[in-house]
Amino acid sequence: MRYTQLFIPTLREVPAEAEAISHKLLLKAGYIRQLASGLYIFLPLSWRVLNRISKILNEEMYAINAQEITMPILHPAEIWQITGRWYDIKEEMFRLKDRTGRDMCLGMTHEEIMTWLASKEIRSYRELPQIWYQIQTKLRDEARPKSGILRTREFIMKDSYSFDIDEEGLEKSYNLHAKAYHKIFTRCGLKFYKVESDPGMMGGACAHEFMAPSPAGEDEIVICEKCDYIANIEIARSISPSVNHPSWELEEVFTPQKRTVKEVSEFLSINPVHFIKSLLLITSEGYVLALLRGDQDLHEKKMSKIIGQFRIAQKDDVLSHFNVEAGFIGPLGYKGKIIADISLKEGVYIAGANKLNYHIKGVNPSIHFAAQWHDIHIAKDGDMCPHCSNKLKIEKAIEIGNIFKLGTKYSIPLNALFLDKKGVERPMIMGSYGIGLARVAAAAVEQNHDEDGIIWTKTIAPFDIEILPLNMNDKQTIELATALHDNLSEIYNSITDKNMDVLLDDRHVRPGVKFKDADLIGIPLQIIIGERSLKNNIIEVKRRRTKEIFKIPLKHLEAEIVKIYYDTE
RNA sequence: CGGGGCGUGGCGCAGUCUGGUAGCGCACACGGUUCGGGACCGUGGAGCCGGAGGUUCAAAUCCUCUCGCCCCGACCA
Repeated sequence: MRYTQLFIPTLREVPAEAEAISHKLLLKAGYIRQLASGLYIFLPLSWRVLNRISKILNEEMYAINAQEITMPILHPAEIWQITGRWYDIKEEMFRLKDRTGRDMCLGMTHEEIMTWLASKEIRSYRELPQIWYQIQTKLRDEARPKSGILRTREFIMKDSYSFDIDEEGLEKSYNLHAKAYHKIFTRCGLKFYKVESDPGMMGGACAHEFMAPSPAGEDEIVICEKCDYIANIEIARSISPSVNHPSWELEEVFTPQKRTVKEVSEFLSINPVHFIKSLLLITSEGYVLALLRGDQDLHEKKMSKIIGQFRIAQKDDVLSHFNVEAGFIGPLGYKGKIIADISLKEGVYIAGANKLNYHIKGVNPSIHFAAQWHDIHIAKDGDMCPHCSNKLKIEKAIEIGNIFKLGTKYSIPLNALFLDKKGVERPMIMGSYGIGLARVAAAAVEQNHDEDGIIWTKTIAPFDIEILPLNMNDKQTIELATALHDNLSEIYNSITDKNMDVLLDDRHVRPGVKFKDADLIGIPLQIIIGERSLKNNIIEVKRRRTKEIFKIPLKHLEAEIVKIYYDTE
């Protein structure tokens, strides 16, 4: 393909709105353009990348006997009403009416529709298991689209759905997907982790996310440095580092106007780990006093799994419930429900005295109050692994894929039933599995770039090789470049399972421009044809990632280039 | 939804505080010189200053409303 026949609008200066590296580079290198907030146009280069990712997805889905289909994006409301998600999901769903006034929505995911299909068509255990998937557009009215194509309102997703006769079958389908996902992301050249995650509103018992570590990521994952414990911070458990406890006797301490743990700890010159942080929570059933160690923060998701929906009490709520100003409340003498973090079970602490301007020293949780013990804190750097007690670290990551065990959450309401061997009607056991294509591409850019631009992995690069004829007025240069382009394009590339995709930069521009643009758009191998080296009967081959340059004699050019291509990382 | 920032040729910005009728760099077009890391010289085209209303002899500039975009947070099936 010739550069002059492709639309590659590279920029010298990046539009001011771009912040994330992948956003900046994809704009600058002419891969994407923004239409509106969270809506992006994929230009020829990025579309080629997405197609290569699709090809990998198709191959790996095929390998686990998944069947590609495609479903409408426009859905009738009734199906979503049956499962209740029409009501549970709020502004995030795009809704509209058709000309007859019928309620419709745009698909943000396809559990309902896939299950509907299964319910209509599958009757017998003999027809199961099935895995159906599609690569198709999803629409979500995101509260805050951000970071270029990392979080958009419209995005292309590979979503698959498994239907099994029992839990064992689901386990099998789930593991098949986990393995396929490993292969897919490995082939795409990504660094990634598979982490335990929160099933959220998808429901179901078990879920994992595939996370590509990157500072641009929105998620945080907790990783054990020793064992294989890895989890999303949304559900991660951790052990707070233990401390030596002083042998304080129970004693009131005057702490005038010192309310927060930070203020009191500075005032008394005592480390926050020796404090009990008391938070009053309000649920539909009444008040709950949550207790954390002074160095911890409340994990609201963990808490709401224990007590359901709640909000943190305001100052006047605290005053009316405790008769003490906020900042001085504590568990001592408290008659209501107390939920305390497990790390408080041992030791002696300072807590609010339930008396204005006083705290109380020497509180021993096992003696002085009764609580339910739970892990309700947010894991943080330096905490210990819940499995092996070694150090945990926290990393930011991009969620590039997820897998959910759904069970019967959708099959029961939508009547996706089958007859088992004994003729008994049973609900199908389902799983659902997603991969965001643009996120894979963006994560690849986030993880593979340098100051000059993008560095694509061979498997998903828009082209395999770019030829840079430096002097477009030199006959020998042009002839050689053209011949190379044509010959290389005839050669089979086993990495992409098709012929080499070769980009020939045939623009009449100065060499510097070609070098800059080639580095920017990031094709793995550059072939530089300049008069200077032609005089010595050589050309240069440059690896984009390492910037190594190989000087190749004109004889057997194609074979040498192909060899370097295969040896390129 | 809460907090912050920004809207001026295609892109990056100055001008706004202190009103006087729009400028710089890049890009673009043409001519010439150049040609191994985003060339140089010359000429030229291109902006009703996000929109609406108001104040004023006069508004990019002041006031009110509104729309859009970005960032932080909440949310995220």
